Amino acid sequence: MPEGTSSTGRPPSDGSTRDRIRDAAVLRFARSGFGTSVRTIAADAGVSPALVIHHFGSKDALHRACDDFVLRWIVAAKRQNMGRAAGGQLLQVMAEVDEFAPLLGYAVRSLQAGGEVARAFVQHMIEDAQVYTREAVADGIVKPSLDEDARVRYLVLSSLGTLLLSLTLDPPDDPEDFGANVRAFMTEQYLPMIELFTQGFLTSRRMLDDYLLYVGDPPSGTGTDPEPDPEHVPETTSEER
Amino acid sequence: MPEGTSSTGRPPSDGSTRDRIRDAAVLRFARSGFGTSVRTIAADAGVSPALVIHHFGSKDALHRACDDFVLRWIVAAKRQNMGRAAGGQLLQVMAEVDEFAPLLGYAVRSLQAGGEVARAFVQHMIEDAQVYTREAVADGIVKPSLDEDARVRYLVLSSLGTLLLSLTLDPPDDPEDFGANVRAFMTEQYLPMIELFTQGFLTSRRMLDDYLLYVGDPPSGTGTDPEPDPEHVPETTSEER
DNA sequence: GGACCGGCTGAACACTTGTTTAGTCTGTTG
DNA sequence: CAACAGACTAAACAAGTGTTCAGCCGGTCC
Repeated sequence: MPEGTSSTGRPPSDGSTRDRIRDAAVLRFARSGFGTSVRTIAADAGVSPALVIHHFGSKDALHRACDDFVLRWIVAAKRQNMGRAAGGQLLQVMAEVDEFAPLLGYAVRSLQAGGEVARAFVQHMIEDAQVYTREAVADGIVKPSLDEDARVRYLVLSSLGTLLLSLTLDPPDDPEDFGANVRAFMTEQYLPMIELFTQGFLTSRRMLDDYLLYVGDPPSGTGTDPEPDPEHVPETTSEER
Repeated sequence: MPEGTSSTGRPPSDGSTRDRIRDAAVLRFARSGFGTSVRTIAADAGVSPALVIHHFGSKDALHRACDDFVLRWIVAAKRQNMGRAAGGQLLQVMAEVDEFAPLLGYAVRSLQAGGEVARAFVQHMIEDAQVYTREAVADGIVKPSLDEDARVRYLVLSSLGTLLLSLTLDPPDDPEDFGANVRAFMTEQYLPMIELFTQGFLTSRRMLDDYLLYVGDPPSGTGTDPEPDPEHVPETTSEER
């Protein structure tokens, strides 16, 4: 490895004071949210509040600089962990690496606040899930969908949203330890999730077909058996492909 | 109807200034979040900031009073709309009634901020979904689950979380109009959701059974066929019960 | 009538926020 | 060496926050 940094994809920081401030800000924002005062960040960086403004112009500009940095970090991290991530598990994999804690903390805070980083983050997760799903459908592991893009988007929004909500509903003792928190979340929600993914929820195609009829789409989908059949289709059959 | 209020279950307000302040606070909190200043609320209520503190003691106490009020409102509204809500659709039903807008706005803000109201709100939605799911399973509309409680909790967290995240990712033009926002959300996410509910996502029981084995639970569940069978169970069969 | 009391207010207080200003130090450049 | 430039700071500023204080006003009680 040429740089001191390992395989986390973290953009390099020369030792410059400016970078030290930015790093401290990213850490603080991740830890305490974007409401953190300039004075706190300055203290973290061992520097006067005035210098923060001197280097970045304003707090908003500092925020933007942090966003930029984290964004670059995200794309690099994704590239680095392309092969390693066992398909759609991008988040779980990253949660296990301590070096990613600030990145994920910052991402979570952004997801709660909205904004560009949030959108970019879910976009990356969507793209990741897209290639995984495509492969899995081709391999016969995952059923095809009537609208692959919509499904992937829904699945990402759903898993991230569930995690986020469950984090704010009962905040963990140590919000820093992202790995532990994701693990705790999974032990709680994995069974119902995987069960839903395995057997679905409804016994008949009724609601789906009704909706397809309602939106004017002929219910001869790509995903499942072609004929809706009146009244109570026996089961979610699926000879895929 | 004995009171002036219709069937929204909203707790009555005598015309007292104290109640007027509380009402204004609930509205403003719902509209602009809990960061809203005492001065703004006072202005909304047509009153001096000092009077707000005079009546409630502090801003935090005012916040608590609003929480109490909204909480009482929620349980009353649920009671009122018991029969009307077509099963697990509690949120959609309420979103269509304008009078509930402040309640739902306040609930959303609380879900983003955490706290008691948030927990109580999802708890009520869980209980509502529980009775619906029980009936639906009995009627053969919904498949049984290995852990009904966990499933219901997951489903509620998932739908609320998805809605919340999608609201913060691209904030609607008019955050006030809860009905329109929920409708927009549904037209985007209903198809993938109902498809997942109908046919599931995975083609085999593999992952589910592996997990059941991993946690030491014998995979002879209530939900599906009793025998795991080595290698590739053909399909998500389900003669329930 | 006079005293009291609670609703109510304008003004101020104490504090925190982001930002500015004036100025010091350090190193580089002519 | 003088001069300039940029990193850096202490102190102050302006605005916003929640809260307090002294006092006014209108009604009720002795």
